Amino acid sequence: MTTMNRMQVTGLELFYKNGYYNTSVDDILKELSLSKGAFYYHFESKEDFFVQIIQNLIVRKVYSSLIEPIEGHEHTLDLIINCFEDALETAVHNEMDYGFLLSNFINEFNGRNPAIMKHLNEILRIWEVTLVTAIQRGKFNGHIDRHVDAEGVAVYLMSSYIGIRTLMVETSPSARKYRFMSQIRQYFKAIEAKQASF
Amino acid sequence: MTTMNRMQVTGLELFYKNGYYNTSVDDILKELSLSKGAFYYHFESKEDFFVQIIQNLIVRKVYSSLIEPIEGHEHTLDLIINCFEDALETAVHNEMDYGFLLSNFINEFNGRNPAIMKHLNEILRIWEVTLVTAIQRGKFNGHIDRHVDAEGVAVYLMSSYIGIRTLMVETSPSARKYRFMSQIRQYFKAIEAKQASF
DNA sequence: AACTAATCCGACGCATTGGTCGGTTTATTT
DNA sequence: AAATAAACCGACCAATGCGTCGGATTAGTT
Repeated sequence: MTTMNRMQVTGLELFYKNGYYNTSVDDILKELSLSKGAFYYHFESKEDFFVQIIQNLIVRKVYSSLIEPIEGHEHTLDLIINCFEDALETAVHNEMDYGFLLSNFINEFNGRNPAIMKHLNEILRIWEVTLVTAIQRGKFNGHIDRHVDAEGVAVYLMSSYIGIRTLMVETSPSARKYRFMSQIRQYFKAIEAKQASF
Repeated sequence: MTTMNRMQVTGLELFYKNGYYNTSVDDILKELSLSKGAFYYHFESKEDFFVQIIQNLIVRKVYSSLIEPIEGHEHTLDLIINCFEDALETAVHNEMDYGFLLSNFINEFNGRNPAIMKHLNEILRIWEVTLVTAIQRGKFNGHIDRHVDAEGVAVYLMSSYIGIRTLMVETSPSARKYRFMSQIRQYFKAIEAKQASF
């Protein structure tokens, strides 16, 4: 792994753990036993560094963990359930969860750094579009009630996911994950196609 | 209003806008045209200052906006809907929303300041207990299906609320609020008592 | 008026921040 | 082996962070 890569990986870890503004460049360099010179040889600034982390690490991980898993052609709601289940499971084990990471950074940069916010919002937008598309596909395939508002469901799913991750920090993450998944199944019952229920 | 109060109110505003670590004591003092001496006469430290803000401002506001509105004895789900509706409406108008504020600070202090986290988690806990109680009351009163898991519903409601607030920053808050409220009504359909539906 | 206590001022100390830069080491080419 | 470029070091800078402290102002008491 190149020095540049190591810096990004370690940088993301520390930014995730302590926040962007609360992590100094020196912190990252100390962790890697590198010097200021090495850092500013590879990156223009701390901000440039973070933007590259977004593009090289965060975007890709969001794709692999939240986008691609629901692009299949099976039963849409099952895809989403499994996707959330997997993502939350990594969260339970204290690993980095990129949906949460996203909302964390959005909170931190909101109103403070428009340039970075633009990147983060763009990722959120892609997530939203993917969900909307999946739900429309579900409606088309007859799995989801054709009266439901796809945009609304997407926003609702995203918000609940982001929220549960905040609630999973510190207080019984495993139990909360279980409860959350149960309730989201309840919700899905309300929006899936009523087939032969009367 | 006493100097101490003004400091807390302005402090909370700036902490809300820029985050705790990203707001210096000097920022607050500049806003109020006061000096370091005045600050450290009234407060021991920046952290002590924040703890007092939690106790004097945040706790009370959370009570009045998220706790008390759902302690009534009318139809539980209606109370919750109205409570969320009102809270999100203030959020749309860029006013301070104390549910969001809570999750914001939780994200910021998580893993960084256990002392403050304790206070914040305590408030969350009270919110959760209030919701659980309300839902159990709804089950008892026959408004909510008696098979539902009150804890689960509470966690789900909290998470979706916290999440939608994150999604409401920057991107069409009003539209997202509307969509969110619609979907939460859908969800409520899934958990309310089935009365004469067959 | 005289005294005391509460309130507030602002210069200062010390640590840390992001960032610069001249110079050294290491790798690659010729 | 010599020359060049890539990679890295670490002392340094200006700005800013929190917190201290001696003294000035103001309000309240007697």
